Amino acid sequence: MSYSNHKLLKSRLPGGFRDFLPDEFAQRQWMLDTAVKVYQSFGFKPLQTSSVEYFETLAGGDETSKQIYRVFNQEPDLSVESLALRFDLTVSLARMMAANRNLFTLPFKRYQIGEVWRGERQQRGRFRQFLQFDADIVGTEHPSADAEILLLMYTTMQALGVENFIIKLNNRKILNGLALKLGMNPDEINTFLRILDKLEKIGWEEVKKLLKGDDTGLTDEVQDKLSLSAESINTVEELINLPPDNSERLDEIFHLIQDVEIGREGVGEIEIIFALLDETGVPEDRISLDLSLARGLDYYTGPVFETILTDLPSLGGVMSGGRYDDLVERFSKESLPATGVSLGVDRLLVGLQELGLLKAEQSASDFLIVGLGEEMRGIAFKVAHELRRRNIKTEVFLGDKMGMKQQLKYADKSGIKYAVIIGSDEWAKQTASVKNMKNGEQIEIPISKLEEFYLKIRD
RNA sequence: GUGAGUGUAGCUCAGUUGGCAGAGCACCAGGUUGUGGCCCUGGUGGCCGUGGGUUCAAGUCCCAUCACUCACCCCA
Repeated sequence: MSYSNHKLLKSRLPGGFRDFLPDEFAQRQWMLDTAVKVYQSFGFKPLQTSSVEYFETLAGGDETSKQIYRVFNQEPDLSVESLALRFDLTVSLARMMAANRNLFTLPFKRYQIGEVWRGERQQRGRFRQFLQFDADIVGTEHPSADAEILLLMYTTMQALGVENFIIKLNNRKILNGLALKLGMNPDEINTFLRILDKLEKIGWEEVKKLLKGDDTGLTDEVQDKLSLSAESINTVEELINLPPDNSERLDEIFHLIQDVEIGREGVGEIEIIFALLDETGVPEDRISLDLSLARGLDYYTGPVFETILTDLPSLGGVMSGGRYDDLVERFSKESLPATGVSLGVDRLLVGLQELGLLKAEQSASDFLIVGLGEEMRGIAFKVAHELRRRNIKTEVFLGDKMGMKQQLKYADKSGIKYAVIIGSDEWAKQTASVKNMKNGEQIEIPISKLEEFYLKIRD
């Protein structure tokens, strides 16, 4: 080794980026496998888009473009157009659909697994690189597509073994209708939505202050303030304090905003969604109409969804999405309505870990062929190769010393179930001493019977 | 970008009013030359995040800086 004099680098990783060691990776993989099965059962088709896009393709609203990671060459001057890493899978999907729309039968349903990047400060359950698992339906305005996405969300959470979750549902059209009714201009609407979204976190009294324009005593300079009339605030309050039952809520909302067309439309869509979900027997309390749900991404136009773990609400949404009917218009003159959802795999993984809902995934091998002594190394290779050809997970020891101690220790620490010990004695008899690493029991059997032995102990 | 907290062995962390750099776990060797875990004995491993200052003396006090973590914003 010629590295003895070099200065040691710290083995550090930038915040928000992570390594996955085998055990955790296996858990994450299990989540993906589980979700893939659900998505496929709905008929969603797999698809992948590029991780790198032109910056202008991704840059939409103010807030998101600040978080976009830029990609540079070694000589930035040479790259004429600026490139960036995608911050979600949805914008790329819209771009791709616009470019290839005649290749797809509409409505088109696709799923996609992919890493995305956002330049944010790391927090619990929040990373700078994380895995999203999306399902989207492109090419239909019908609320049945939104209902299907909600059903997919519910089914996925169930399949992942999550008991305590709520899917919040709202409709941007209802909120827009409300804003119109209250006489807000378009600039104020986004502020209104952001304030409303804080309801669960800071409570109605604080929200009221923000709507009124009072000082809140909240630490930061909270820039979101409106100056609504007392009457308007009363209307908002009525909409916030609705009965628990979804259909009663809808009725009340309808009464309050029936004179605004877009609001009526929004209520109608939610009615259709609930009617369809009702047919499936999804419990009513799982999918809850929540008018305070706004969601930030500026491309949502209709129904929006967010899944919360009720035992861990502070983690934020783990599977969220909504309808974005205008997004494809950024790339094409023809509009292409769409709706979809994104499973935050890494965030949900953190949540399930904290709640202790993940079982240890086993990736350990069945056999370690223990050849005793250097002269038995080749024998071990030979025996292992035969077993692997029969689909038995088999390892040989690859360390320096072929001693009993080293090899049993390796088997133990790696969780290997059986040590198949072959010393010169055994080899002469064409047998192996098979040791159960869990209870220490050991029996001697012919090498030719190893497969039979494996089949017997497999379950 | 804003606020708070934390940086000491590979990991988790102790370290008192400033006075020899510590523990547990992990790793290596031995107790056991054909038997892992448990136990016992010994060992490797550190510029105390970095730079400056105060002091006879700094892991400890002061200043700066960087990094990480949590929270805000926003979001999966």
